[in-house]
Amino acid sequence: MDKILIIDDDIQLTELLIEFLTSHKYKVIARHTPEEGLEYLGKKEVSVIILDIMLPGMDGFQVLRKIRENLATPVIMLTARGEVTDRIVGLELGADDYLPKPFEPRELLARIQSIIRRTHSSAAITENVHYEGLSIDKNKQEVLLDNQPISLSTTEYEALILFIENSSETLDREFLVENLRGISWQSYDRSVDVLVSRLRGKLGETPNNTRFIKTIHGVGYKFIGEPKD
Amino acid sequence: MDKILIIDDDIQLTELLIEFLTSHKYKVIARHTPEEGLEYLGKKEVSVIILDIMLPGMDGFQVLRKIRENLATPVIMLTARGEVTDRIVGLELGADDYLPKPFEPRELLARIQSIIRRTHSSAAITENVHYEGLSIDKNKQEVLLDNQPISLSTTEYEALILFIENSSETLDREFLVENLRGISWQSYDRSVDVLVSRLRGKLGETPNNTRFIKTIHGVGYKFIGEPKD
DNA sequence: TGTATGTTTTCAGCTTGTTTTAAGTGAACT
DNA sequence: AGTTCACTTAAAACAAGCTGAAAACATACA
Repeated sequence: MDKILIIDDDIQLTELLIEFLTSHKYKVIARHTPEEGLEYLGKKEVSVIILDIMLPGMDGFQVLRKIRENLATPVIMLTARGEVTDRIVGLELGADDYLPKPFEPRELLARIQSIIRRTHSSAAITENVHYEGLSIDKNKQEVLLDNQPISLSTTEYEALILFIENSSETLDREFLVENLRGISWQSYDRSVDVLVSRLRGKLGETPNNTRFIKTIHGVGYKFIGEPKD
Repeated sequence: MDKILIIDDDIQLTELLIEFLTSHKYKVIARHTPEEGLEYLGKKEVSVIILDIMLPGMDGFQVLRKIRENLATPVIMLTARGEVTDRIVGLELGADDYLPKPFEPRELLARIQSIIRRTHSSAAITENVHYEGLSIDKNKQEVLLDNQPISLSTTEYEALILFIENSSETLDREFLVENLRGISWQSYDRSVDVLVSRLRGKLGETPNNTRFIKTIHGVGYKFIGEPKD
């Protein structure tokens, strides 16, 4: 799970962002002064830094310089909108990305994802995947079942990827929910069952004929496809 | 990894661009005089050249002409704002794109990406294109739908080309916006939807009857025309 | 410079697709 | 055989996508 540090003195905004980003499977830490932010960075590592340009004491530009003295961590800067200086500011920052305020949280999320994708794209599977009877074109997000394309919703697709990335490990429902939805486990939430059921249906299997996803009673599920080379 | 050569005498600007572009996984080389730039090009190959129009000794146009004597490498020219004639002259001389100063780094990045995609993509269209029910005359910028000419705006036309160049790939909204408008979206932006909607309308299709552009829910769009030989 | 024309963006209501909830049925463990 | 856990289906709640209309913007022309 990726960790995001927000340095912004606007407490209301950071609260909002924490809630939003947390619900999208990120761990979020907030600091409200440059000093606290830099101190945190001295001790812990994060995946992305979100840095407001208007800060008490030290402006964002200086903070960025300080960060860059030690770290190559990607920085998304939050700038004021509509200022003449905007374009120049953008130039001078040398940040990895920046976003004019006010912005839609969605948009920030998109950029965070884009940056994270860029920085550790080597980590996840990038190539295509081939199993007996099942292949996935990661680029096109296309799944072929016995060479026929099948259409999965994004969550179904992600679930399948998750299964494959943890191939032949038993994944419990909590793991699945947290990795797919980012939300914490709700006691009577059986939506994972429904999801797996639907996915199974689309993969053309029934509880008897389980080519790919096996149920581990009392625990969760397990991907059991046969790799094809 | 793609290599970018910047020819610009503004050292501060080039520093910042190096930092910015490097953080986006490009290899960046800077030269501060036309002579040095040309010399480098004589020895090494790069993917994109970024060329300032205001240079000591020799102006950007001359440099461009010299480059074009030997190389077809894409060139993005940096011009002063509002110099319409510069743009025209530049494009006539074979610049592939131009960007008025001051610009947002993100904008430059988007154009670099767009150009690299174009040149890398083996599918880059130079000749005319024929699909079942759809053909495009690249020279005339004319689109024939079932042999009837239809009139598209430039953006619509470019969007269609972009779809075709990335045929059967799923393109997300960010990709489309960056490649069509050169800049990243300023706020959460549904204008792509409208564009696609209009384009679809002109191609005579509805979301249900999709001969050409298919919606991938939660992701983007995909061109699914049947090539005709 | 002002006006006309065409294009793109924003907005809002509506439609469609997806996920969750809930409830009944079936399977597995003891 | 009883109890717990899993599966499936239908309906409700939710999210994403579509499109018409108006506003904003750009461009060409008088």
